[in-house]
Amino acid sequence: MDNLALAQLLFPDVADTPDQIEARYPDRSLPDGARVTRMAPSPTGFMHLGNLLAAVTAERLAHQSGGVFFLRIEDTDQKREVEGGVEAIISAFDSFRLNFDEGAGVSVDTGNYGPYRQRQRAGIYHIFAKKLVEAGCAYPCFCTEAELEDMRNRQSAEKANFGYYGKWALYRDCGLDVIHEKLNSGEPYVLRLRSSGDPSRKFRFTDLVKGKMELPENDMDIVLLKSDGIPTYHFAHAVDDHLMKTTHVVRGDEWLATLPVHVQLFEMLGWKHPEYLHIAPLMKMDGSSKRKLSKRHDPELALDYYDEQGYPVDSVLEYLFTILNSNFEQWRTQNPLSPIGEFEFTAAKMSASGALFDIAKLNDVSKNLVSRMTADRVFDQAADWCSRHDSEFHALLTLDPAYSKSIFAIGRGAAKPRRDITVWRDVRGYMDFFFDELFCPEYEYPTNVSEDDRKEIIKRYQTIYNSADDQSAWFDRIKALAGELGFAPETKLYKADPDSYKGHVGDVSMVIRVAVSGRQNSPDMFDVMRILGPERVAERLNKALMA
RNA sequence: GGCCCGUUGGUCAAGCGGUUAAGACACCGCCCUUUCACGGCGGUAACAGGGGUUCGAUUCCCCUACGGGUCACCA
Repeated sequence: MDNLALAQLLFPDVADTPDQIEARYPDRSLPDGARVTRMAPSPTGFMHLGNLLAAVTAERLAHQSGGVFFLRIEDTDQKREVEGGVEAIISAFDSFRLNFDEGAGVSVDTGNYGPYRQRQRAGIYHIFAKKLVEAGCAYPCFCTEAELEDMRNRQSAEKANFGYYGKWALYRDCGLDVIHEKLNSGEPYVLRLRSSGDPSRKFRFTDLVKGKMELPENDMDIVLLKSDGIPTYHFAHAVDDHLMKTTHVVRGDEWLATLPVHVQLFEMLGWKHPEYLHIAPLMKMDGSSKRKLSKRHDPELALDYYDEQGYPVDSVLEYLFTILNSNFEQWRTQNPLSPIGEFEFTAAKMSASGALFDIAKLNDVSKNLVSRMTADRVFDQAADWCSRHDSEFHALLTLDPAYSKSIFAIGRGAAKPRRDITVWRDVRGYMDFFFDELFCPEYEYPTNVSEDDRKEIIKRYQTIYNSADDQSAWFDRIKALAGELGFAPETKLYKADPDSYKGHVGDVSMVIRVAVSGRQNSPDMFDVMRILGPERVAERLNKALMA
């Protein structure tokens, strides 16, 4: 076989040499140890937690080392492409503050190692494909779907491994004349790798997450270029990550199975392969067994879900870090207020097995995070979320920002902040009673207080409430009232001798709380009443009495 | 089915030949408390199973079981 002639026959228009292309992609001049990573999604527009997990890993690896993090669009399969998909991807990553240094962008692509969309790189792949043909490492295959189907059936009957390899590879040793003839008659073909691998031979490989492993050599004559001349993932991966100088590839561990192919491709092209981090998928408990989170069944897989529910971006990120690096939580405990970027992320601390997605843990992380925010910050973020998801409440919330902020300030800022808000969606329910427009009390009073006592408490409290009191004077009045009405002014007194009292000051406080806020669960009553102001406190006490 | 990866409490996990097998979430109990929350104290709960190697295995090796992945002109 005259490989040079075949190459010329297959790629008559390829003029550039591999060397010329290589010259266009010089080494990046980066500091020692700098890592170049990328996110390389296909433009389906659907971004999920798994993508984010990989992206965060890649981003940290790059930016922690003074390297480069770029975005490449793997649009080699037109069927997967969704209108607006690229924009959706970019905006999703953007909202999680994953900043790309270069690559595909909304309006323009930036960077010197482009193009960053694979369809635009078709000519580049052809140059290296031609090189492989010249070296006898690739050949055209004219198999029809029916022929491939037939091959699989026979393999099935023979209990042979599926695939296009060895003796099953119909066009592997096809003569130049036949190729010429088929080409002339316009038969479509794919370009296949002529694999010299032998699966009975194993090679050692070290994945930065999975560790050491032994993999069989690849013997499949996999497709390099599809019949439309566009490369498959495997080929594009090798060419692009070589030219773009990617040092570390972060991807899902479903790629582990094809790793032998990739290693082989890099070898055949004469390149050093990048380091790999194959990360385990996120799992979910389904009944009594684990399974991978799925797009169809698990809304929480989609990144959109978190914005819809109102999870602060940082909460999701923090939670992801707890999964990614086992020492993150310890670090966070020691550095409660440090920006997450200061955490030293390491691949070595990543888990080799799939983590179960735990929404309860996410909620805890989120509660902690929100509780540490300043009132201003809570206001800003809650208002932003409401503007997109609850315009009615947004209008009330932002009508008087100082008022809203004073509500958020209750119990905040101290060493032990309150943890009432998990997601921005909670905010309305947390503070709606501060707005007369939304105040719809249910008046569920403590059951151990009689109706008469209850009315008496409210009536008398109306006369003694003084908005000028400080907190201790304010509470002293409630204690005194409790005593006058036969309730123990101190919890301890009641506990020591329950029979002598109708209840204790807590019950009296609860009546007042319910009367004023319309509910049993509310922040510190002194603060609530102070913020509502004497007129509205009076109004509410009245209303409670009438009810 | 072939190949690859994985398996420490309900969950995330530390551990990397000798530990009373950490910690966090969740759960339960008690205390504190004007509610809730917070906080404090305590508790339940784990090395998948079987063989080796070793003075000694959660840790190293093998087998089994279970879970996951992959076997496309999809990524």
